[in-house]
Amino acid sequence: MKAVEKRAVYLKVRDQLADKIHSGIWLANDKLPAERQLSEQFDITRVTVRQALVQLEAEGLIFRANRRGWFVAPKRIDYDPSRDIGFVRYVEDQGFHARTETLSKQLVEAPQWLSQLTGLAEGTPVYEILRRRYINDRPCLVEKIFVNPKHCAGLLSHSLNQSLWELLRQHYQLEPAERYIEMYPQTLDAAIAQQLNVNTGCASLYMRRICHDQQGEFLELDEEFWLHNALKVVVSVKPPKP
Amino acid sequence: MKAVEKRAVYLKVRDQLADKIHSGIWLANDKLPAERQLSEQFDITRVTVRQALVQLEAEGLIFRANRRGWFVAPKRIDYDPSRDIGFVRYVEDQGFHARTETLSKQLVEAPQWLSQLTGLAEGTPVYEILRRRYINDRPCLVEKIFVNPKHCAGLLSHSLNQSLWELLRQHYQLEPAERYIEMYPQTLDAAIAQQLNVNTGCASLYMRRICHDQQGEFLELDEEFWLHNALKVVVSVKPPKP
DNA sequence: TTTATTATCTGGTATACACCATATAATAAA
DNA sequence: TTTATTATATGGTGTATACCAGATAATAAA
Repeated sequence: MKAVEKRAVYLKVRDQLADKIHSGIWLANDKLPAERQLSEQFDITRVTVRQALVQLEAEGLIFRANRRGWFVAPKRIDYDPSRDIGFVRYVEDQGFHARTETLSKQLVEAPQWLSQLTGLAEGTPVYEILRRRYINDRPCLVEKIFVNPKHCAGLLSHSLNQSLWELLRQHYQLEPAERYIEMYPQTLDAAIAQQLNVNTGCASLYMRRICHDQQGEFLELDEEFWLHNALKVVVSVKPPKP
Repeated sequence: MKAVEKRAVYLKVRDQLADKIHSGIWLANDKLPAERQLSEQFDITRVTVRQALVQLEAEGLIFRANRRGWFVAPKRIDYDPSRDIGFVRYVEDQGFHARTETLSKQLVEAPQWLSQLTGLAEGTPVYEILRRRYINDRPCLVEKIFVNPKHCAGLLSHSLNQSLWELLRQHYQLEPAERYIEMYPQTLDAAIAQQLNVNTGCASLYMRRICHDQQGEFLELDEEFWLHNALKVVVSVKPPKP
């Protein structure tokens, strides 16, 4: 006799909470009841409530704001890492509000790992830019950018709260030739988690892009740390040999 | 006075376990000590041990096998979804053993969502193939494939434990023109989790590819459900207008 | 030796409770 | 009214314990 599929208590609670979201009773960014309230409502311990919430978080249905509560996650945005039309425009085309904040910008010596990846001599000066980007006022990613200053002297004197590639194109006539993209699910370390106002170890999507020009010279490397539930990656590719 | 960065007990345990992995004391696929043993060693409760283990799992450093224990995760494989040279060859080029198993194959009527995505008339017959793929004998993904039978009649009579695109190319002279790829972190539902011998709600990477031919006719749709720690996605793209 | 049964080990789920740290709201002081 | 203080609500972390269910190993039966 096969059981009717026993479903754990925390999964049944998960289902009921998920229903409230899918049916539209709870809308994007709505605050969920407090954990202690939920445990009373469902007549289970707070530990079990937490299991359900963590599960929903892993699914990307809800998110938490440090000690403020749990909230319904907004829809994922579509994100095409092969394009460079500008984050803000791209996001706003999808009906969201977007904002970029520059956390730091400086000239540094290329670290070893960067040299290995790009072929730059170790210690070569490169621009390092740290930015945080918001979707509907929620910080969704932190990015660290390294730019080869060879063909864009004085880059840091511009405002970097705008599209970097628009700047590189308009002021420096730079054009990307090929992009090498790498990405995988990961978790956030303490430093980056703090900048996104989430907990250490929070699920994320790591993305790295390396961009060279037509002559094969290194132009830019971009490391992005996304909240895992903020995006859906979409890419359209044609076979290399048509 | 700023604290020296208080780190929770479960994170300190995480660090020590991570060290054993990074330093090579524990190798890929090694079994970790039982949770009860660890709780004794570190003199903490099993609950806290579990927090550390779940954290390491989220990072992709370890994985669990249903009620058998926790194991050190092998290295992620590089995976380029824009290529179609064949899973087995691709994985073995990276020094792993690969295997494909066909779970089911049948002719079905195109479901509504498929029609919407591909432009096929609803109810059109399509081949549906379900496969499970292993890396070093560990089931790492389940995929569901829909193929337009228009130009590949009798496809299901072939063995499908090999490269599908090699088959389509060699026997039917089909060639993909453009691929539309979509992917995002997700969790596994009960059915797929079972097929991968992991727990419901396990972290995963969802990937969908839609492929048309030169004339814009739908050829194939592929849905892949990956264990999140099994792969690193790598794509090389050139700008659409050279 | 092979097969079936049983015991044990291991993770999975759940209760009940306690205290900490920060974000926010309420209150008191300037 | 504005600012500083205090209280409270809420999530974050941790202890101690219990029982369940499947996987595996040890044992007994064929």
